[in-house]
Amino acid sequence: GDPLDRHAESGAEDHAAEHCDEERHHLYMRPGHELIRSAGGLHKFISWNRPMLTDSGGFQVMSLSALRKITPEGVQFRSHIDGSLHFFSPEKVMEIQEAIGADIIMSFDECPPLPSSRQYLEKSLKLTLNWAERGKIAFKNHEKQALFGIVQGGTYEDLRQKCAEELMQMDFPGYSIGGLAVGESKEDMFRITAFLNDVLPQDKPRYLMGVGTPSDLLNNIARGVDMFDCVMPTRNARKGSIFTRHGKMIIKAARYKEDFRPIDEECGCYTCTHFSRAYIRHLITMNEILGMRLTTIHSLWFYQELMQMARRAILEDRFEDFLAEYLPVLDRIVD
RNA sequence: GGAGAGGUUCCCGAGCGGCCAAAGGGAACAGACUGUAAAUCUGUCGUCAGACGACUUCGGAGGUUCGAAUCCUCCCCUCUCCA
Repeated sequence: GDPLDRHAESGAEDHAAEHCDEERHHLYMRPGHELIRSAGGLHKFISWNRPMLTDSGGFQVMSLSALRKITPEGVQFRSHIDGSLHFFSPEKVMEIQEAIGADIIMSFDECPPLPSSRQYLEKSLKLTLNWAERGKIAFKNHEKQALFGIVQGGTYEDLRQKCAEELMQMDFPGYSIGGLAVGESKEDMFRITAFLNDVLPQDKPRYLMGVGTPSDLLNNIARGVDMFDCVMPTRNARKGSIFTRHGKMIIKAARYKEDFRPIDEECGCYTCTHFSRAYIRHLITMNEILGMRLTTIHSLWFYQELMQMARRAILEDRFEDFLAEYLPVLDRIVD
């Protein structure tokens, strides 16, 4: 008869099945970082043998603020995917990032949105410094991974300085500049990176978190920043905003409907060497996933190339000229 | 042939005497997006005018009314059910 009935008839079988369910349940519930650990780390898991960086979750605590509660001990966080509760402490975050095994990992910090009151920023700074220290103590895998400390302090130079100096006391192999591009003006952002340029050590990388547009990158390189990461090239590409050396191209625009040229005639990326603006526009407006992939391929290629050009310009001691050539163009909308 | 429902601005669809150039979607058009919840958000969307406003629209033609997308008459067309 019905397998369910049979199942109910035998107590022993019932018990065995329950045990099996438990195991399966355990497998389903295993956190993602355990999966990556069993795969032998992130590089092996995704077959990518180049440097990778993971974030600590501090930014999600801010951007998904409706779903969390911050205490000195850590952050209680509700999954936006299944609603389950998770508790992230600085120690837990280190454990997870060690399991994942990226080359560069981040301290657990609080990233206050701007504008925030000075009082709040001061309080938040204490938390971030305390969490940085706790993470540093908990972190063990120094040979294989570099743990960066994150400088907070909003738009206040004295808070930034205090934070940077205390982190430098803890001696991290690199320093992240966090809490920018979260609502402040560009002038404030540039003021803070310029200020930290003189505070942070010359011989260690400075990583500006969450920035930004092509012109933001160049402007911040000019202020001593070495590394960036941002959703900008990929998220905007997915929504049809494509960065090029001539400015931003909004590929959904009607003017590209019958434009059979590539996005950029001179670009060597897969997208530009194979497909027309008209076809990409068609894919994007039809919401075809291929359109998103093609625009993303181009934008990533463009960002890489822009950074390559910036490095070369610095090495050849003509960065000022390079800035003068590209800055006026990059923020335009290509017609 | 009989019974019923309906035709609204590019499409779907609400409105059922004045507050209606007409809700709400969609499409279209112009943008946004900064340590990543792909499929989200904002604005425009009859014509002319910078704005007040003016003008033309709710299948067609008449009519009632101070006033009609809304009520009446006839006509045209669609759909459902029964023969």
